[in-house]
Amino acid sequence: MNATLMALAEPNRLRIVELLRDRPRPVGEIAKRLRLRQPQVSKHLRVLSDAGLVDMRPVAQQRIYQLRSEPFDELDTWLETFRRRMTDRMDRLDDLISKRKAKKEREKDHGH
Amino acid sequence: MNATLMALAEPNRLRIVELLRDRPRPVGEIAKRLRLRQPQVSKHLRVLSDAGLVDMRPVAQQRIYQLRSEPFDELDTWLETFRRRMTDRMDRLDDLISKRKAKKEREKDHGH
DNA sequence: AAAGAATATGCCTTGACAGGTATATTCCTC
DNA sequence: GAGGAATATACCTGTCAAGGCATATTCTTT
Repeated sequence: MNATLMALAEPNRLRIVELLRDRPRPVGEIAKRLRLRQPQVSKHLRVLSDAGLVDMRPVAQQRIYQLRSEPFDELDTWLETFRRRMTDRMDRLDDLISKRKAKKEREKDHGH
Repeated sequence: MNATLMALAEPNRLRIVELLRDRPRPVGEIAKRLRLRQPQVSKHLRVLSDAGLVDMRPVAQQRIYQLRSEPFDELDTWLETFRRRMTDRMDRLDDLISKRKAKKEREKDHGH
């Protein structure tokens, strides 16, 4: 999870991923489209690959990279764990504050 | 989007977010639970706040932090744009390769 | 086999950022 | 109003990662 996020957090890497979302592409094309130098693209793809975000298939001298779905599925699952709790978040905060105030009131009353 | 990912990519920040998923908490409690020093927690919360991931409400000297739902919703929406394309990704790659091979065959045949 | 295309990798430099520590700030309690 | 609790910020330091550039590697073509 953390690995996925770290890989996606780099701006150029995110651009690469979004480019690959449309279709698999060879390194050179990515570099050209994003106006990045080829070595940097290769390095970014390495990081993405290590994180399991992309796959590669050689075709002649070209290396065609494509997205893998698993990490995105995991990200999705992770996000789920937030969706539920999110709804009553504010209610709880109000609740928490009310309780603290009440506690203080009690203490105050007790003290006097 | 990128801001959200960058904020979440830092391991300790991710831990903080996951801790806040359960309920809003004051800084000190976060520090204690995660065994982090208070200043670092404040800094991380600053980053999370700048990225719009958390909200804050002062209660006496305490600052209670809570998650905001918007960034997570956006992340979710962003993920959607992947889900669809993901299915026929591999088909397309095969397709692409087949085409290239076919093209080469044609060229070869043409040359000879 | 020589030349060229496509890509990966190594080395270097620089900037950003996380942690550590001290200190400032704000509010509460007595 | 003095002391203490909770938090934010400033400053310093070390580390790591991204970009730049040169080069190695692999495959194709002629």
